[in-house]
Amino acid sequence: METAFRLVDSEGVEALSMRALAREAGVSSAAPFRHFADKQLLLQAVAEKASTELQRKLDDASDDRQDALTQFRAMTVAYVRFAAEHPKLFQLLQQTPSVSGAFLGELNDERRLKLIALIYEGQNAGLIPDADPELIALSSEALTHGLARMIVDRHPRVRDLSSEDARKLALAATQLLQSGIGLS
Amino acid sequence: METAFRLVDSEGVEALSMRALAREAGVSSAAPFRHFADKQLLLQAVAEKASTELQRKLDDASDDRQDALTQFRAMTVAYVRFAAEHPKLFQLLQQTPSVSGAFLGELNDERRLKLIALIYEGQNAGLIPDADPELIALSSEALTHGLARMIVDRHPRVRDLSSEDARKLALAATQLLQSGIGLS
DNA sequence: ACCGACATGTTAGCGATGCTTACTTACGGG
DNA sequence: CCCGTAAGTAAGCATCGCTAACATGTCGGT
Repeated sequence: METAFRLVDSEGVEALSMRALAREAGVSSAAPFRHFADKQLLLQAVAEKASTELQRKLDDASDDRQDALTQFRAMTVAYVRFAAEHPKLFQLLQQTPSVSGAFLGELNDERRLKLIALIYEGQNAGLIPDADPELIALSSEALTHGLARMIVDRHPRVRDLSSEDARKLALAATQLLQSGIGLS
Repeated sequence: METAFRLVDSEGVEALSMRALAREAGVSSAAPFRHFADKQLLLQAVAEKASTELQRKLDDASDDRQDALTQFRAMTVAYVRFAAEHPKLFQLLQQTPSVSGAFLGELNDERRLKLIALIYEGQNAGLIPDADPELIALSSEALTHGLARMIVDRHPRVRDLSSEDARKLALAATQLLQSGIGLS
């Protein structure tokens, strides 16, 4: 299992075969099936581990002593950084429906609700235009997710970003969304 | 080849085997290798076809009689709609490095340059804050790409979108980016 | 009309893969 | 002590990507 996690992280999902995994772990080809009925279940387990790791980083970023906006920015940065540092795991995480569903659905609800609450607050204070708060939340998620995907998809302009560059970029982009690019 | 395109579009990349493809086309298992030396080359060809199709839709969206901003919005919408209508092809397109590199690199340069020119224009007119135009362009690409990926990754809040819903969402999100969500 | 080049297809087979079955262990609690 | 369970093994199945050797049809040139 740990072998699988390591292999996926370094080589990528498609490079992982049950037999190669068994060889790497020094056991016979059939041994892994004692622990996972299926290759899909193995990958799901790996994805779940990656998911909890990402979740932990997001929790670390969300420091309750900071104001909500700062927290949100920190979470955005953490999300993009994780993608930059563990692209293979991030990719697996997204393409594992059960995990990505649970992760983006349940777990992220918390984050989204916090964000929406913040948006309401901002609107009442007149700081935010009266657009649909759901839409605003979705858009900032899309921006964050898009940045992360552009990095793991090795989009020409953002490939091979250092973790520090990823931090800066995520920060700049979220600030930009908040201020708006201002086209009429 | 057309069989391959059809199968990938409907079933997805991982569901395609050379042998199944040959069966579907009514020929022997080895026949496809007369046309493509490699499975990867086959997928690359399919990805290229998908890429030109997307490119064509983007060109259609970019009507020179409209102003640049309208064109940019239309292209964003077309991009997201393509992802919503052909998620499997979109996915293949992204994960085929040569194609995605060429597509996002060379071909998209045109689009990006147009956008950057527009941003300069807006900044000179005082409509756009004096942020780095490259950053602004990158952010809007990220927003668009993120929206598209959230749809093909079946993110809970945007899954199974009709093409019309995708249009509305893309439009709303880009307008939002332009006006800014306005958080201090 | 013939012949050779070429595109296209065929059959058979290699090694690797995911996965199953039937069989050994090894160990820990009753 | 012994027996059930967890873990591993060996062997084999179907399928996969891919290769090699051979067949066939359709050309254009002579």
